Amino acid sequence: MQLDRISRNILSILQQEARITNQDLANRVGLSPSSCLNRVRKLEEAGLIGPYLSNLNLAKICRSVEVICTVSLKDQSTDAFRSFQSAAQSHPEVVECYTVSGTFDFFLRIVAPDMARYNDINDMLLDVLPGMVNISSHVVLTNVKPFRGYPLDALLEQTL
Amino acid sequence: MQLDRISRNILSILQQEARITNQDLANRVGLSPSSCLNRVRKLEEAGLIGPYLSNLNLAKICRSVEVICTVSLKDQSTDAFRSFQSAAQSHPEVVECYTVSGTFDFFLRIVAPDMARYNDINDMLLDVLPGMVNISSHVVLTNVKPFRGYPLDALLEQTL
DNA sequence: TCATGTTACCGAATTTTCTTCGACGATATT
DNA sequence: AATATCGTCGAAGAAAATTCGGTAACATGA
Repeated sequence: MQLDRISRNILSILQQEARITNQDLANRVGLSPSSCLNRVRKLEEAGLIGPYLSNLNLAKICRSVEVICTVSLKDQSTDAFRSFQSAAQSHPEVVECYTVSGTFDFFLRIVAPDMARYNDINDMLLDVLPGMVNISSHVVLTNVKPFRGYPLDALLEQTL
Repeated sequence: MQLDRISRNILSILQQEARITNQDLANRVGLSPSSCLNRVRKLEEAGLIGPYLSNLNLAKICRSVEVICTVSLKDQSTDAFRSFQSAAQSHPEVVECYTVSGTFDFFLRIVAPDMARYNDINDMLLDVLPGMVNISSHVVLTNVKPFRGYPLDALLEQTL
């Protein structure tokens, strides 16, 4: 699937305004509503876009603690990786998990109602591979730049 | 603003299915469409929810490199923090930035078209406070658990 | 060159959804 | 008991989404 300027524009707008109406979107990209809807459908079916999420302002909803963790495994076997990954995936408080190259194996982002509960989660992650996991916790103080989509302009500038 | 069960339910559904129609949402939470719309409006006006974003599948759209960085400032003055923050905010390739407690000062997530361009961004960030910034780069290998919203059930269980 | 197939577009018609509005009931207050 | 407040419902009008031909542009191959 190749992306022309219009489809890139659709992706770019939709990624930042997921609840825009099809008509408004069509106007913005210069298509009729029906054509625009066709494109959006195809982009969705091709898996280029979706799911659609809303940002919640957690601070206004409840008390919570957000922690970013670096994780190193002493045993870097495939099995160890798999075990740790499925533990991360199965715990809803772990809201994000990456495997990375370099001095760490994983980055996690964890959200818990309070420190006591965070500690429980931390212990649980340590127990997945007893004695073989090294976790450093970093409490989030401020969210300087919340995620608001990828810079498609910068990423696609070569292929313009 | 206090949240009853219905409003929590709305937040929870909307955060994972931002493009759901008001009618469907009303059915799911057991309200009439008009009442449901009222609530959504109030939640938006109160700033509890929004903006609405779409996940893009970057891998299918273009080649790109994703890097998570840990950053330490040698000079931990307020001015140094401010300088680094505004540098992070002004560069679109820096898609996320947190300040944290512990052995690091910042976590960044950076997306660039290739390593050469990533290197440029890295250099730029180092030049903000010459000789006073320590950056460790960790190339993302896999996204084990992409962010799909906060675990409201776990966060609000006390207040049920 | 011409025919054919493909693709994507538009615009009209239909269906669905949104939005507003007035009325009703529950609850709390005076 | 009377009043006020809040949130609900349901109906009606407005807006949006969706479907469905019809058409133009382009590529392919005879």
